Parts: sequence; structure tokens; C-alpha cells
Amino acid sequence: MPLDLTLDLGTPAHLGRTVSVLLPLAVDGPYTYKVPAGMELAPGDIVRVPLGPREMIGAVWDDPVDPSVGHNRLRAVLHHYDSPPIDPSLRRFVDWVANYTLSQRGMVLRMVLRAPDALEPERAVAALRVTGKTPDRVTPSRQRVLDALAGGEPMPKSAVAAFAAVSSSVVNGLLEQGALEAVPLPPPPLTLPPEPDFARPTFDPGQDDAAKLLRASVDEETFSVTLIDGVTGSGKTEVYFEALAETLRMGKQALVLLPEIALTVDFLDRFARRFGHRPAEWHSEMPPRMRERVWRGVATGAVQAVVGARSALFLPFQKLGLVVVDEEHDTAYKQEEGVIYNARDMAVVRGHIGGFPVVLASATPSIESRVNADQGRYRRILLTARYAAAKLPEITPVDLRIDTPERGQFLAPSLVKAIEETIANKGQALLFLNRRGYAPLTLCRSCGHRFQCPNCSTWLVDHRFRGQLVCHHCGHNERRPDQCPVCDAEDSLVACGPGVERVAEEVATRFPDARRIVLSSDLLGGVKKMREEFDAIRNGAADIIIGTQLVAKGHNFPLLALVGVVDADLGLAHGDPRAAERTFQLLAQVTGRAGRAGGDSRALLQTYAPEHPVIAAIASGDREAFYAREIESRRIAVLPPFGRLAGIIISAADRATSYGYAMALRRTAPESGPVMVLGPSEAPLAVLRGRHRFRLLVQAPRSVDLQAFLRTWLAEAPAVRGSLRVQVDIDPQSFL
DNA sequence: AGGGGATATTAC
DNA sequence: TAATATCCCCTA
Repeated sequence: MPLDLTLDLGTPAHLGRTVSVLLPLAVDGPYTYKVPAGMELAPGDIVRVPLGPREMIGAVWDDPVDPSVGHNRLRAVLHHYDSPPIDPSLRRFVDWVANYTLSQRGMVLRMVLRAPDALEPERAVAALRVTGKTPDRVTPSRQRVLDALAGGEPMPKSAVAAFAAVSSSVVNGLLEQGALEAVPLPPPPLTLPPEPDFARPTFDPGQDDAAKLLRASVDEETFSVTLIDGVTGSGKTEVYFEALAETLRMGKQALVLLPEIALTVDFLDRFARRFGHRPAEWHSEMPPRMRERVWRGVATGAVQAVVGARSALFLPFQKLGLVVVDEEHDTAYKQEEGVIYNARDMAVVRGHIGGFPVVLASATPSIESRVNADQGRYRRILLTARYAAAKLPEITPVDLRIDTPERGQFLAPSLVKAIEETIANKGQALLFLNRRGYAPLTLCRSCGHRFQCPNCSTWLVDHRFRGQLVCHHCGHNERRPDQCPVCDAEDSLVACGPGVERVAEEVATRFPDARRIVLSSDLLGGVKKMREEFDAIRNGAADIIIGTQLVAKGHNFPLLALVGVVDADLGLAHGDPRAAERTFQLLAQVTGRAGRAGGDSRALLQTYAPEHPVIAAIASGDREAFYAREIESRRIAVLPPFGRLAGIIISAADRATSYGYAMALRRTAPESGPVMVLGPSEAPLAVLRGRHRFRLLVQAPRSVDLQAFLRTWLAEAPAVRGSLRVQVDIDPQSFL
């Protein structure tokens, strides 16, 4: 039989249709796939495709198909999921974020497709009901099971077992005998719809104006950013809930972002008190099943309100109408691994692309947001009064040069006195020290040896409770020895400086009868224990709380009458350009814990530098003075002219900061030549300059001899070396 | 030669 | 990302 030579695979007429599919991989562009006959695909559709030896879920993307891939290499789409497509604004957002953060589009898509099983039809919950058939033997436990189901209503297996107080094997036995049968039960609704008018609060005039403004911005149905700048306890949450209510009334979805640590039951309950039901949650600790359900609910529009951590920003909302970023200054919004982004900034971008309002809220706004508000890019709402009867605490600096603690102790006499008075008045006292462990440094009195991390250039922190010396930078730990490893002297090791454990020790000696609780992220017992501790504090089962920055965030202490900051200067000496801002925020947040439920309260700041602008601003309550000064000192965003720049050396105290610099450079000097500044882990060269380590973040085509290039460049670029104080992110929204 | 470990490449 | 290819060092 002659071959059929009319079949010519090389002509377009026989090639069939193709689509671009973006896959959740570290690739920047989509791959091309054949569309099988009978399948209709449009951009945004979610598909399953073959990739090498495996299968993968991806999304049809807007890029034109790449004609350079030989048609013989193309494989066909396997399946088109019956799921709402990723809408155009989310697709644009993915592309935008990838471009801005210098990461591959596939990696950003991966954040959207975080719950792949959500695409499979939801499995019904298996429930049991009685068949009427009698088992061969009716034991008392079996009878209890039958009684439990006697009403005829099917019940999930675990519920039956629990209700009848039997083990699941008893239930299984009845199932085998045919006395019970399994029936599929539709899963209960994930969340009940929040009711915008469930419990409308009464506002004072300031709050009422703020709420009106927010409602109006929602009604505009267009992009805007509003910064709610309100002191702790001014009712920010209740005010932005009004924007949320308005969004819900318009039939749109709303997202509230919180720093992971603030995602507590407290907040969900607060939401429920205002809207009648808890919102859907989204964060890293969620069980996979729940995750899938939320993802699907958001995609179909069944879920109207989500409260989540930063990754919730990438959920496939069907009709998103509002994003609120609460505690917008919080550094937890910065993702430091994989795709490096700041969710606060990306929320603004998502609002811009989607054409809806974004609300940023904080008692201590970031410098970036303040600058944007000052320059008129953001609207600003100021809430200066505390809610109801609550008064701000009276804040006093304690000058440690005058009011000196006893040798080997860390609490100044005036702070000790304040604690005594507080306890005598049945109030609670919080001692805040942002340092875990017992002491930050251990040294040998006889030879001067200091315990240092073998991997990092940091001291090992004495964790006496655990009997270890720990590096807080890389996690390295070793047993705390009894004698000096260098000179073998016995009993010569001394702990220098305080950590929370040491403060707790001092408190135990001074106030033996006071009930103490130490709160630190590294204490044994985990989340459950921690929750119990917080409950105990709320119930008044503690007199003195000693804690790290854990206590500054998310939790309320209604009985708190005194806050003592053990070392208010801690952090101010850091080389980090944001050191002052961070310290200001932390001190404001921790002192703001006091007196929120009413009554007089005070805060004492132990310091060696009462005149330092940050300490002075906190003590006087003059926030404006701090902001004005800090904004001025950061106005250095002047970069040297780059011309044929290949890369830049960046002060890399933390990776995300250096990455931010890199991004700013890219935006400031887009013409910087063939070599692109990039993060994160590539460090082909490290230079030491003074005590700071600089990391070079450069990516170059393989053809470039980087080492040689950099040697030349460093020799020729003293101007660049001398201008390392580059400040960025002061204007993250310059793209708008 | 061949195993094991680290590192680079590739997938439509 | 995950599977696979490549390279390098080492032992036998």
C-alpha cells in the first residue's frame, strides 16, 4: 500500500491550535502547548499540562505563542479545569510583581496557585446513618452508637464516636455488619456571609468623619490609597471596618491583611462582633483542606471577606473591592525568600491595577507611607483621641547615668519603685526587653575569651534555661561549658548584659511573691502554651510580665498599668538605615499597650541617651517631630551617575534591604547596561569595609568574566564606593 | 570503573 | 520546582 504523502506536518494548516501556558516554575515566560480538538481555551483558564516526565497545573497566559519552539516538540494540554479563570487584573498583577521584584513570572504565579487541590471537586464528608438492620450482637457500646444515630440524621464518623463515647473501631464494626451505612454529606459552608449592618458602632465625631471618608472612597469605585494614622486605642479597626461594610454592601469582596503574628482569635472575634460571623482566614498554618476551600470560595465569590497574612494578596478574588493593610509599618509584610516583595506595597499595586481603594492603617506609619501621604499621593486620616475613656500612658525616661541600677542588676531604682507601686495597686506591670535568652555575651574573666559563632561574626547568646549558647543569626548552638575552652580556667565565665531570662531572674529575687510570666518566642511549649499564658495575663493571673517584642504586637493586656522598657536604646546603634524608625515603632507600640482599657497608666524608658530624638519623641509624645526629622535624614536618594554600570556593592545587613536597594537601582538607572543588579544569594565577591560587610549582587551573562570585570570596576568606581548611603523605598509608589 | 555528593540544566 | 545530566573527587 502506498504511503499517504498528502499528510504534510510542516504546513500550518495541519498544526492545529496552540496556547501559551504559564507554569508555576522558575521560568519567566509561558510554554506553548497544543490545544486538543474540542477544547476551548482563553487567557486565565487553568489547565493541566505534561512537563517532562510529570504533569503540572498552569494558567493560559496572554503572551502570544512562541513560534521558535519546533512543532514536533509541542505537547497537548491534558485538562481544562472547571474553575473560574484567573481574571485579567490578577494576570497583570502577576506580570507586574514579577517585573518589579526581578523574579520569574512563573514563581509569582506559583503564589496564586498555592492550593492546587482546590481545583479538584471537593470531596464530600462521609457521614453515617442507621440502616435499620440489627447487628449480630448488640453490646452496650454498639447500643450507644445506634442511640446516637436514632434520630435518622446522618452524622460524621468522628462525631458519632465522640458522641457515643466509643472508639472508631466500634463504629467500623457496625459499618461492616451493615447496621450503619455511609452517606455523602455536603460540606458545611465555609463561612457565613458577613452582615455589613450587624452591629454598627457608635463613633465620636473624629471617628465618624473618618468613617465617612472611607465609605466615600469605597463608593468612588476607583483606585485610591488612604492612610489611617491613629494612636493606639483610637479605634482604627472599627473605622476601617466601615470601609469593609460599604464594600460588602456593594456586593464586592474585601481583604484585610495582618502581620502573621497579629492573626489571632482576638481579631476574628472582633470581626464577628461587628459583622455577625467570622471571616475566612488565610495564613501559612492553615490545614490544607481548609486552604483549598478558602481558595475556591474566594475564586467563586462565595467568600466575601478574608483576613490573612501577606500571601493572601495573591488569592484569585473574583470581585475584589478593597484591601486593608493593618499595622502597615510591620516588617512582617516583607517576604524575604523566593519572590521578595513587600505586601504593603503590592497591595497598593493590586488596588491600582484592579481600580479599587486600598487602606493602610497604623499607629506608627512607615516613613514611606508618611512621605506618600505628605506628598499627596495618599489621603491621610488622623485619629488623635483614644477610644472611650482610655487615656494614653504618661511616659517618662529614666536616665541610667543618674538612676543607676545596682551592680549586676538591670532595673533602675525608680523602675523598681514603680513596679512596687503598681503591684500594690493590683495593677499589672510589663517589662519589655527585645532580647531573647539570658545574656548576649559570655566572656572569660581570666583570659578574656569571648564566645563567638563559628559561622557568623556575632556573639553567642547565653540561653541558660536551655543550658546552651546560641547564635541568633544562623541558629548554631553548643552546650554552655563549665570552664573556658581557651585557658581552661574554672568558674571564670561571666555573662554580660541582660536578656529576658536574666531580667526574669532579677524580678524573681526582688519580687519573690509576685506572679511572673516570661514571654519569648523561644520558650518551650509552643503555640498552645503561649495562648494559655496570654489568657492567664488577661485574667489577671500574673503581676509581672517579662517579654520580648512578642508582647508589642497583636495582643491586648487590659490590666496593664505599667510598662518598663529595660533598654530603650537597644537597636538605635545598628547600622541599619531603618534603625531609628524601627525603634520608634517598637517603643510606641509597647508603651501603647498600657492603659487601653481605661485608668491611669505609665511607661518608663530606661536609657543612656534621653536626648536622643527617638527617645525624646516617645517620651514627649511628639510624633510629628520624629517623622519630620527622620524623613529629612533619609532624603538621600541621590545615586551617582551610572553610565555603563555593571553592578553595585550594597550594604547587606539584611538581604531584603539589599534587595530593595537593587530594585531601586534598577528603577533609577534602567539604562545601566548589560549587567543587571540582582539578588539574592549570589555573592561572587565580598569586600570588607570597616566593620561592615558588603555583598555584591550581580548577575551577568555567562560570557562575562565577572571577577575580572569587577576588579576593574572597583578600581574605577571610587565615587560609587563612597556613596553607599543609598536610601530607597521612600517612594515605593513612584510608578503610579 | 564506579559510587557519592554537589551543582548545573532543562522542561513547551 | 523536580527530574536528570554533569562534574569532581575518591576508593578499589
